[in-house]
Amino acid sequence: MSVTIYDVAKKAGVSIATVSRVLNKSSAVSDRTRRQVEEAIKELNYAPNFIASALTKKSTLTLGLLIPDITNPFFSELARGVEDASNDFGFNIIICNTDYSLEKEATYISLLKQKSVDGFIISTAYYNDKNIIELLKDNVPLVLLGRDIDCSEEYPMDAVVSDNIKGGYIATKHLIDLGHEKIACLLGPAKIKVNLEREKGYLKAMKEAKLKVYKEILTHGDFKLEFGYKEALRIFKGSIRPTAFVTGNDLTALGVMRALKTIGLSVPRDVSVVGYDNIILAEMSDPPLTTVNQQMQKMGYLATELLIKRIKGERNAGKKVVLDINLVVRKSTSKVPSTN
Amino acid sequence: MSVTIYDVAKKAGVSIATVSRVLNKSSAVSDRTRRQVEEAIKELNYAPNFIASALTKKSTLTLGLLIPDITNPFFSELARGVEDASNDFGFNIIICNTDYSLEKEATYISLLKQKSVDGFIISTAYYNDKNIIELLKDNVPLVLLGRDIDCSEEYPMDAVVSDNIKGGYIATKHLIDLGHEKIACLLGPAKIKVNLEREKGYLKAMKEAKLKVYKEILTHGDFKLEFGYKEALRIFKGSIRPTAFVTGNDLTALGVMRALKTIGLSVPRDVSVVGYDNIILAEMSDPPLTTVNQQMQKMGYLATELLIKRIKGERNAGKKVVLDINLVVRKSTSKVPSTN
DNA sequence: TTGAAAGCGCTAACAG
DNA sequence: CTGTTAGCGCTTTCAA
Repeated sequence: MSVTIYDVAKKAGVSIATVSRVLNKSSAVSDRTRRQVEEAIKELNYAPNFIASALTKKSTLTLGLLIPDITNPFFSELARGVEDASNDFGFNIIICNTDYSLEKEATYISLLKQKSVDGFIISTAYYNDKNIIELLKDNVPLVLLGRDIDCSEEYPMDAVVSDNIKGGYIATKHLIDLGHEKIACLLGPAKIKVNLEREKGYLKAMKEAKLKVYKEILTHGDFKLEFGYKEALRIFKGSIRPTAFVTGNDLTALGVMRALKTIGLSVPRDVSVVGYDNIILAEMSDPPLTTVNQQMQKMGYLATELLIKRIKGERNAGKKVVLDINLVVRKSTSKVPSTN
Repeated sequence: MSVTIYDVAKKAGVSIATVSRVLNKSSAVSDRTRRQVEEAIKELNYAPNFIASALTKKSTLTLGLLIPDITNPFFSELARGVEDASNDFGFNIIICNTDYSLEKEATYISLLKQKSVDGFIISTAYYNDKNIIELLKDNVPLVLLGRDIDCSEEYPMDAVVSDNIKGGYIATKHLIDLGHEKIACLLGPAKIKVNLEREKGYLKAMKEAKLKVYKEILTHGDFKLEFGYKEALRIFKGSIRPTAFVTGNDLTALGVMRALKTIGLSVPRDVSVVGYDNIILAEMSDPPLTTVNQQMQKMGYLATELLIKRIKGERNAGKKVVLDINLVVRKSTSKVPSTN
C-alpha cells in the first residue's frame, strides 16, 4: 500500500540494493545514480520502513525505560532527560510504569525483549534485583539510573547515580550545625540501595557529632507522602521527640510537614525538615523546603548517552557515574528551638 | 543467535506453520500437537520476535504519545492513564516531548510512522494543527487527548476532553458567588482550543452576573508559572485592580500567588485565586488551591481505549468524549474584601 | 559501482 | 488438522 524501496528503485531505474546503499551510505555509489535515487525518493515521498530494516539490522533504535511511576515528579524529571538524549541520538523510548512490582518489571522486560529494544534504562532496581541479573547474564545493554545493585563483581554494569552517602550526610550535617541533636530519619525502602547509602550518610554525620542515634526515629518505609505523614504522627506519640527530620524524598518531607501542622507544630520554628531530590514541589510548599538537590534530568541524559554508546559498540560496560549533589537551603530549617 | 520458530518446529517435529498456529490460536490444532509445541516452546524458552511478526501482520502493538512535556504534572498524569490502558490491552507506548513545537511534533510523527506505530495519542494539538490534519488525511488512527481541533466536519476524529466551557464557568461563578466583581482571567495560549472554551465559560459567567469584562485583565499566555507571576505583577501596576483570578492551570495560579506574596497581598484575604487541573501541587501549595478538577488519568485511559478499539476495527472514528469536571474548593478563595 | 539473490523471523493463503 | 510456500520491506554478501 505505501511506497517501498522497490518503487523507488523502479522510478530511479536502479536496483533496490543501490537504493539501500544511498539510504544507508553503506558503500560508494556514483554521484549520478545517487542523485537519481534521491530524486525518486523525494518525488515518491518515500520513507524507509524501520520494522523491515530492524529485522535484518537487528536494531530498532528504541530503548526501554523502566520506572516505578511517571506521575512521581522525580521520575518524570529522569524520564525527560532520557527522552531528550534519546531524541538527540535518534532513538525513541518506550516507557513502562512498574509500580515497584518485580513481577510487572519482569513482564515488561520480556515484552520489550520481544519487541527487540536495543537496550534498557532502569530506575526500578532493588539492590538484589533478579530481573537485572538475568538481563546482565544475557548481555543485554542496560544502564541503571538513580539506582544501583550489588553484583558489580560478577558482571560489569553501567549506572548513573548521585552521591547518596554525601546526600544523607549533608542533610544531617546541616541540621546538626543548626544545633539539632534529636534528628529523625525517614527513608525509603531498605530494599533500594540508595536508602541504605543515605542512612550511612546520616549515621556518619551523627557519629561525627557524637550524637545518639535512636532507632525509634530512624525508619524505612516508602517514598510517599503518606509515609511521612503517618510516621511523623507515630513518632510524636512516642517518647523520643525529634526537633528535626531528614527524609528520603521531598514527598515524604511534605508528609512530615503536613503531620506537624496537624499537631500544631510550626516548621521551622518548632521542627526543621529536610527533603531529598528537589522536585518542583519543594520550592512551592509552605514553607519552601530545604532539600538535597539531585540533577535529575542530567542523570537521565547521561545514562542514556552511556547506553547508546554501549549499543553502538563505542564502549564497554562497567562504568559508574556518580553525580554530585548539593543542599538547597530554603525555609523549612532553622536553629533548634531553645528548650529552657 | 536466539531461538526461532524453526527451532521450536524442529524440536516439536512439526512445521513452522503449526507453531505459528498455536502461538496465534489462528486456526485449529489438534490437542496432541499443541501440547508438543507448547512443550518445545517451554523447553527452548522461546519467545516470538515481534519485529518479524509486525512485518507481516502490520501491527506493532505500539502507540505513539505526543505531549508537550512529561515533567508537567498535568501531562504526566495523562501519560500514566495512557500507559495503564496500553498495558491492559497489550500495547506499549513511545513517549515524545514536543515542547509545544510544531516542528518537533512533525518530526516525531514521521519518525513514529516509520516505526509503524499502530496509532497516535496526541495532547499537543493547536486548534488548527496541520500535522493532525495530515494524519487524518492518511487515515492514521489517532485520538486527541485533552485537546481538540477545528475540522470535525471534514474528517471524523476521536477526542477525549473535559468540559472546558463549564470549567471556565464554574471557576468564575464560584468567585462571583463570593462577591467578586473585578475578576482577572489568565489563560493559556489562544492557539489551543481549550483556552478559548474556558474563556467562553468565563465570559458567560461574567455576563450572567452582568459584570464588566476588562480586557486589560483577560489575557492569554502560556501554561507556565512565570506567566502567572509576571502577568499578576503587570496587572497590579495597572489601573484595574482585580480581587480575584481565574487561571488556565494550577502552575499559572501558583505563579499568581507568588506574585501576590511579593507585593504584599494575602491570599485569600486580599485576593482570591482559582487554578485549573488539580495537579498534586494544588493541594500542597500555601494556601492550598481552589481549582477545577480534571480527571486526567481517566482521560488518558479512555483515550487509549478508544484508540485501541479503533485500531482493532471494533469501531469507527468520530467519537467525542467529554468528561465532567468539578470545582475543588480549598483555601485560596474567599469572600471579596470589603472596600469601605 | 552496480545487480541478483539469499535471508531476517514470522504469517497466511493454499493444498492436501 | 497440517505442511509448503510465498511474501512482509529491507540489508548484505557475492559476482559481475
